[in-house]
Amino acid sequence: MASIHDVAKKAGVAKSTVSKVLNGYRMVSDETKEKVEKAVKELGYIPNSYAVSLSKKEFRRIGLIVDIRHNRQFVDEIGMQYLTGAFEQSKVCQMETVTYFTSQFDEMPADEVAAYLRAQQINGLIIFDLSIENLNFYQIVKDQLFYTVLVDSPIANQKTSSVSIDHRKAQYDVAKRTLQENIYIQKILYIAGGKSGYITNLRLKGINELQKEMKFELTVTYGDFDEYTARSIVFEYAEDIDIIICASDLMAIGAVNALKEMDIFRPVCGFDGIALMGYTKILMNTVRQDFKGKSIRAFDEMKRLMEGQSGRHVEIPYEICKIDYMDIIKKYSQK
Amino acid sequence: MASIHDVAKKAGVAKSTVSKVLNGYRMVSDETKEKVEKAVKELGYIPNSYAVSLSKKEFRRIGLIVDIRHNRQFVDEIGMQYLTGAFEQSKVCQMETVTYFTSQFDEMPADEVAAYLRAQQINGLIIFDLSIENLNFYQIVKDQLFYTVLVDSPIANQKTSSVSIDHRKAQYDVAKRTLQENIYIQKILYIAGGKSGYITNLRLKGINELQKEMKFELTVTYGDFDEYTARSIVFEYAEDIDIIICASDLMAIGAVNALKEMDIFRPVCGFDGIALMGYTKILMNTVRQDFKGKSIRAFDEMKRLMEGQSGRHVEIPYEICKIDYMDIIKKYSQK
DNA sequence: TTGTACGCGTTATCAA
DNA sequence: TTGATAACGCGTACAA
Repeated sequence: MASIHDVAKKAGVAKSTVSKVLNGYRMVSDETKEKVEKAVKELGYIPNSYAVSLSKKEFRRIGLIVDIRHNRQFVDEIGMQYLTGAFEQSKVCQMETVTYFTSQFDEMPADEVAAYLRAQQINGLIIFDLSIENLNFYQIVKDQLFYTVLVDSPIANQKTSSVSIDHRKAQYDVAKRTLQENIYIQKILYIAGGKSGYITNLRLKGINELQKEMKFELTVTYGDFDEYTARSIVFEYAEDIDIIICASDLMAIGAVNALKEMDIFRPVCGFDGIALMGYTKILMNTVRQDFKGKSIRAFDEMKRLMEGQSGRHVEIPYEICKIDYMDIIKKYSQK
Repeated sequence: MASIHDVAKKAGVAKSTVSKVLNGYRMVSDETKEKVEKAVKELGYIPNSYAVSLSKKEFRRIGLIVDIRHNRQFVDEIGMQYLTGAFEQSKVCQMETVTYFTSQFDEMPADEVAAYLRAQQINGLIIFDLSIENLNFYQIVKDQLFYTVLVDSPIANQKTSSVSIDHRKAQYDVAKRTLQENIYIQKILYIAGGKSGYITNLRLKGINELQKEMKFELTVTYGDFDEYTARSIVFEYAEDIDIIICASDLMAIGAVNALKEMDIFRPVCGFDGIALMGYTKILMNTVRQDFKGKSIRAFDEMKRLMEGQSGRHVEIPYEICKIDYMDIIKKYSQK
């Protein structure tokens, strides 16, 4: 590998001059600038990123924290969208990215986790779907030990931003739309996510709001974002209710499959807009989220925080729609 | 962050002594050793990995090369298995991991790609599903510019290992099993993957072998690993054939959905063993691959290469099975 | 406008 | 057995 020393020798200047040219200082004559640039090109010189960081004492390394427990159950699509968005955007933002799974830190107290990450030169964290059970990361966010962007957790402080759709309103919207498509609805079964999760509570608020407005009879259960659990709930409750609102597509899929087996029909709606929904061949309302877009946006926020600006809540748009099998496979086929 | 300097001061010794203790030199008295270890603990000192690498001129950084074009079409499950396996094992092997998508390098010649990766301190590459079109990476492998482990591409040399199942035999096995379950089979439709892909050709060999042995009439088409394309092929050919062998589960799913719409039945089998197959509610034979296991194994091979051993072909086992919806959702529900 | 010299945190060499 | 000192590759005051 060519070093800055080699470039300097080849161009017949001092190392520092090369450095100045590369970092865009303007007090450099056009002549030396050309010489240096020529040498750089001929040697195929690229600065050693470790040496740069060490010298500047500045690290732009982002830890991607992914909670695999929430990403289990076949929602690999969501995880993959998050990751591809993150990897691509990290290049754009000139940041390095290291991926961690929360399970790795399960038994560690917050300060130990922080020390571990610091040793890896991490100075920024992007946390996807922070669960309330992850006390250590919650503490890290609270203590502002790193610049942090939370995806889908409504926390913000000086060094922390959040990126999310309006879960409350989205749940309200998709449920309302589904109710309006089906008249004579009196009894509603709501299958929420995990007990006492940030998102779960927000979505629950949306449903409660709608209930106040439209005065239906509401039964709330917790499906833990799990297809099998949702399925069991449907077997238990479906006979006595008119419609099923699910807090995730996966649970909606479990629900419609249970209904099929019971050989009864109930309108169902979901949340997330994943492709798997198309494979049920049943058109259900859902909330389409741009997961990749959230990830990209998270990096923009990180950049902002690192520039010294204060954290904030960032809301991104969503869309109520139905997922159709043919649309899905055509879309993937095109590119 | 505490540095080695701080530790030395606290322990009342020289920096170099601290370094020796930390790196397990034995010419250190137990007394100083204890002093140093105490200081390390009290300060929560962890070495700066950048400085270590810079000083040692030794980098253990692995580039994960993922071809997103092959990972399109809803096989996020496979990509996620690859990545989770890689991230977890990289921790175990004490290696750092950076993920790249081939699309990023599409227009770059091999030497430029190599220079880019070198500048990022990358000295090992794990490439998933290297496509024949990726000429630059193919060149890199051939020129042995990095230690490389190829997952599912049958290339090996001094600095290159491959990790893969026996695609030829697996295709032979799954097709044979399916034929045996259905008597009176004369005409077979084989939907292969992408034209002139490594894997495609190997699997094709398996089918040709079986054809020689069992003397059926064989029609070979190319579905490009695409669900929609496979669907179209089935519409065109299905009436005139007895059975459909697909080189991927995704194409098999496209095939059975097309058959449903045509309202005819033909036995179908797939390849990969992805969960999505369960959602068709049709039991088909397929080849279950342990994608995560392949990824983990790839890291072990990388370690071997870095220790100076020569590259080789590593074969990992597979299993012929059927994917059942209830098994899938129960499995994800348990943990 | 250019070059010298030092510091970043660590390892390695060699003299003490 | 220990400690001073020179690298590693780069950025940056400060002097020329």
